[in-house]
Amino acid sequence: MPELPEVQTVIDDLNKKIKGDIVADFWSDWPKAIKGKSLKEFQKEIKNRKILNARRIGKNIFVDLSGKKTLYIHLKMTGHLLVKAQNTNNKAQTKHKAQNTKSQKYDYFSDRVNQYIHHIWYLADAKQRMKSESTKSTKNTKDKFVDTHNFVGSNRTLEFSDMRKFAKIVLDDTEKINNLSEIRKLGVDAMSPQFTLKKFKEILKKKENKPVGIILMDQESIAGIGNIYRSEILFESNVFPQRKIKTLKDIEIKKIYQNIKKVLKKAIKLRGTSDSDYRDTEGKPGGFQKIMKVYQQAGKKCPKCDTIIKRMTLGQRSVFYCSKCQK
DNA sequence: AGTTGTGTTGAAGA
DNA sequence: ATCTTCAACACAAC
Repeated sequence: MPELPEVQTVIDDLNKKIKGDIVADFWSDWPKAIKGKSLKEFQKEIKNRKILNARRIGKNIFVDLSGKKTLYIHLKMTGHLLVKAQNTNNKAQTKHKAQNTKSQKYDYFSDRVNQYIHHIWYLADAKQRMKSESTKSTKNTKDKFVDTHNFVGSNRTLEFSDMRKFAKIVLDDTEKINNLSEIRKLGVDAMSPQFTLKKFKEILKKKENKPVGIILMDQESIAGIGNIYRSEILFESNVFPQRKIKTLKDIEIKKIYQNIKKVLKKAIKLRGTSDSDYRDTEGKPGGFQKIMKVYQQAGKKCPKCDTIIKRMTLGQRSVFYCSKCQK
């Protein structure tokens, strides 16, 4: 499940790997994910745009493009982005390669979770593209027979694996993307400097009668925390998830605030959690699941006191806790 | 083999 | 308004 740390990892990877690239083409077998326009319109509008920068608010990804356009992506539950060198999108080819490299470097792209590719951006770095354009202009009879996905100069792909096909892709003017209702509604990003203890207290003041476990996940209050990290944050804070905001002592609020920052920071450092489907742009799992203390640990012993970790439903979602440590 | 749980978000229903 | 439920979808686990 991509939450803030997973999305941050993706953003960092994108800025490192595809910044400056030019979108040469786009392919999709699930155009339903593209909101607001047809596949054809989307393709036409994104072609030849340069990738300027990737940024995020909460779990929302924004890729700023030349010509004041922005590609807005939400990974939802099982979405993740892969950056591949050259044209390795052929599944059979990838599988074949994996079989022959058993003892060599492990090919993460061939993992099952990375096989649900529904959208592909064909990228060319600026230099490569200029070369291909000049060859094209002279004459290139080969071009006719070349599949549009294997156009001259393609040296990288950005591929979107999304098993459950919940993800969302929007392309529009940067201004319009920034003003989408779902973006404007977002609360302060949990890792931004603007999310201070003072700000946290202001947010809580408006939600006095709600359980703290709900507020942490509410994207319109604080953006970025999902089901994994809410459990971990509350465990670290020794606070029971159902506690109503108004019953929280000042010191508990402070503790929760500090643990939001601490847990997310640690998770970013470990490149996120790969409890199930999430992978980074290399197709590689993150590391936070190795140090998870309560999430998905029902039936196991609490790392602090050996009491059995329990699971309950809060806000239609599972939350995990230690009944002895969390009050 | 059919049912259930999974979690993000938006939309529909109350 | 504000709350709850469901739907989008695929798959693993029972």
